[in-house]
Amino acid sequence: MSVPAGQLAYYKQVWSFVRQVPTGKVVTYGQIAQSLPEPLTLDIDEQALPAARLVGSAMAASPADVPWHRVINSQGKVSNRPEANKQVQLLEAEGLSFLQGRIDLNQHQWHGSNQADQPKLQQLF
DNA sequence: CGCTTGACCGGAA
DNA sequence: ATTCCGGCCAAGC
Repeated sequence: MSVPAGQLAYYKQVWSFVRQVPTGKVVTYGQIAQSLPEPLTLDIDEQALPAARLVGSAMAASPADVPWHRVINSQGKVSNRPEANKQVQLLEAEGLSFLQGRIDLNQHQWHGSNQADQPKLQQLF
């Protein structure tokens, strides 16, 4: 009881987060990992960086109702995978602009209800 | 049960 | 800018 398989619970959190991402916005694996409440088995304090890999694994098993294409890496580019090309097309279809093969995270990265994740950038001019 | 890979991240050379 | 390394967890063979 309590704390089932574990990873499955974490996966659900990831999917839930991705499902909240609106059209035309993107999120990074690290962002998700850091935005999630608690990685269960992970006793880390504030280091959710390695958890980003779990997010990738979770996305690998993400159901069809999850906009997986809105999840990109911290580099602002789509992950290296056969479907990456398709992901770019989907993002472009949502109105996203690719600059030199990468997206401007500062402008397109979606910030959930978690404002603690907001970048320190304030000068959009 | 043990080793290898993986839709990652950050830092250093 | 690119390339290499270490780190953490889970799934596959």
